[in-house]
Amino acid sequence: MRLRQIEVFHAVYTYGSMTNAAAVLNVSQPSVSKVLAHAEQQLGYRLFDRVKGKLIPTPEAHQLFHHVENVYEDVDRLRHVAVNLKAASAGRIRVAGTPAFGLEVLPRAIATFRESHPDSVFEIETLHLDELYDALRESRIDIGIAFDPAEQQGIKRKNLARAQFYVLAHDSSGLDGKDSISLDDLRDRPFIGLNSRGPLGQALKDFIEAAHIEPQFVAWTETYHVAKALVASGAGITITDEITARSRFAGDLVMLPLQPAVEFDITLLQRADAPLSLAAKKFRTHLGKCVKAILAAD
Amino acid sequence: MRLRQIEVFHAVYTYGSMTNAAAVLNVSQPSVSKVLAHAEQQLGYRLFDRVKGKLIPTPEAHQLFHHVENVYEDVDRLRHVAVNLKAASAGRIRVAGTPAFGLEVLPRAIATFRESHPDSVFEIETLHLDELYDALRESRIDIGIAFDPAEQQGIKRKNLARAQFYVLAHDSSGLDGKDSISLDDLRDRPFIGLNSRGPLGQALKDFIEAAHIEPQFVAWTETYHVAKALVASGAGITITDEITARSRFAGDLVMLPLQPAVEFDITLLQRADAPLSLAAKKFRTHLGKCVKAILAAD
DNA sequence: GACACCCATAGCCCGAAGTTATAGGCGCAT
DNA sequence: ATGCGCCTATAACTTCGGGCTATGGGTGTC
Repeated sequence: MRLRQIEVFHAVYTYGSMTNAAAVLNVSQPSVSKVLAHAEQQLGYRLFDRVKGKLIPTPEAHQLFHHVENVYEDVDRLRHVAVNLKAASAGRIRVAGTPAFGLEVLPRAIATFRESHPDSVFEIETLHLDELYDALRESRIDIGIAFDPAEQQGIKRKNLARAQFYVLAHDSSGLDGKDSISLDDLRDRPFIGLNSRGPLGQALKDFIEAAHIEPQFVAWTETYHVAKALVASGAGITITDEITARSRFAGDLVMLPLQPAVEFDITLLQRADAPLSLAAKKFRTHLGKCVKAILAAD
Repeated sequence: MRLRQIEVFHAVYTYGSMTNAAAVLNVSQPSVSKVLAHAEQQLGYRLFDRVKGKLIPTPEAHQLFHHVENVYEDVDRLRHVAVNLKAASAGRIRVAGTPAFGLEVLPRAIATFRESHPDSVFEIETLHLDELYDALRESRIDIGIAFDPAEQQGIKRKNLARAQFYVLAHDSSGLDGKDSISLDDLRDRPFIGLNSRGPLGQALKDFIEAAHIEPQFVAWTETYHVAKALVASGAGITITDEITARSRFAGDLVMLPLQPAVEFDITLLQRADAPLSLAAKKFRTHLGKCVKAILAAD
C-alpha cells in the first residue's frame, strides 16, 4: 500500500464518497477512483461495496481504517515537522509564550536583542500552554516561555525566576496607600475573574477556594491583559501574575502584592532532543535576563 | 515526503550508508542515492552531510528520524493487517492457542468440526500469550484461546470454563491410590519446573511460594507438554494445567487434582472491533463445547 | 600504486497517479 | 416519462517518481 493510497482511502472513508474525497484532496474524481481501484486490486479484496451508486465500506475497510488513522496522524505530524525544520535551518529564531509573555516580555526582549544582533530574524506567537507543547513537538518553535508548566515527555524545562500574584485595582479604589493586600480585603469589591486553562489559573482558583472567599464576580475573561484593561477602565479589581501586573500598558492603576504570597515559576521550554542554534541560545540567555530585569524593576 | 522517501531515509539513517541501505531494501545503490537526493531537494535542506565519502546525519535528520520511526512502525503494522485481511476474506478460519491448547484441544476441535463442515479451511498456530495478542491485533488470526489472559485494549474475552492445576506423576511413584494431593506431599520428590511467561506460570509460582515449599527441581521447561513427557519418562513429577493433564498423550501416568484447588479461566479471545465470519462463529461455539467435554471427561 | 568502498551522474524504462472528456446508474421532482 | 443532480467508471494522454545498468571520481588502506 502506497502512502497515497492510504491518504485516498482515508479521505474516501471519512468523507463518504469519492467525489467528496476528491474535493478535499484537491484532485479530480477519476483520479481518486483509479487510486482506490488500484489499491483494492493490489490488496486483493474490495474496500468498498458499490451498491446503488453508493460506497459501503467492507468489514476489511473498517478494520484497516482503524490502523490507517494512526499512520495518518503520524504522517501528518511528520510532514509538519519536516516543513518546520526548514524554517529553523533558515536561521530564524522562533519563539512563543503564553499571552502574558507574548504581549510584553517577548516583544521587549526581541527588540533589545536585535540592537546587539541586528541580523537576527524572529517569529513570535502567543499560544496557550497546550498549543505551546504541540508547537515545540512539531518543531514549529524553538523556545517557549510559560508559567509553571507541567513536566512533559520530550520537553526540557528551565526555571528562570519565581514570581507571585498581584492585585490590580483602579486608582479610585482607595487601596493605594497600602503595602500589600490579603484576600480578605477584597470581599465585597467587584472582581474580574480568570477562567484560564493554564496551571496559573488553576492555582489562583485553588487559592481563592481554600480561603473560603466567594468574590463578587462582575466579569470573566481568558487572558490576564484583558482583566488588566478592565481594571484600568474602572470595572473592578483583579488578581494577575506579576508579569502582566508589571507590564507597561497602564491606566490609573494600583498594583499590590497579594498576601500571603502565592509563588510560581517562570519557565523556559524547549525540545529535549534537538539542540538550539547558536543564535537561539544567545536569545535564550538574553530572554532570561529580561525577565529578571522586569521582575526586579521598581 | 513520499512513503518511499521515508523508508529510504529510515534505512539510510539506521544502516549508516546508502550502500548498506540499498542492500537491505533490495534495490540498487543509485536508486537509494536518487530517492534521498530527491527527498532533500523537496524538503529544502540536507538530511546528511557528505563528508569524506561518508554520510553524517544533520541535526534536522536526527529530529526527523524520531518521528519517522513512529510512522514506520505504524505503516509496518498496517501492511501486515492489510495482507492478513486477505486471508481472512478468503474464508479461512485462523485460530491460535497457547501451547497447552495448540497441541491437543485445537487439533481435536478442528477435526471434529470438519466432520460436520467439510468445506471449512483452517490455519492453526501455537503462540505464547503476548504473541497471541499481537496476532489478533494484526488480524493474523481470528480466534485465540488461552489461560487467564489479562484484559487488553481492543481484545474481547469470553470465559469458557474454569479449570485447576493437576499433579502428574509416574505410575511408579506410589501415588496412584490417592484421590488428591497437596503441595506437602510433594516435598522431597524430584520436581520439573515451569518457567512459563504466561499468567498461569506466574500463578503457580506464587502458589508454591505462598506455601513456603522449595521443590527439589531436576529440570526446567517452557511448556507443559514437555514437562508431561518428562514425567512419563520417569524424570520426576510436575504440576500442569488441567488441559495438558487430560491430553491423550500419555505414558504410564497418574494424574491427581492439587489440593487446595487453584482455579483459573479458559478464555476465548477475539478482536473487539471486527465481527467474526459466520464460519468462525460456528467454530467458536464448537470449540467451547469441546473444551467443556474434555474437562468433563472421566 | 593497486584495491576496496563509498557516492553521484547519465541514459533508459516502467508504473503510479494526475488531467480532461465522456458514458452510465440511481433517485427525485416536474 | 423526461430531465436533473448526484454518483462512479473508463479512455487517452501527460508527468514524474523510482527502478535499472554503466561509469566515473573521491577516500582510506595495504
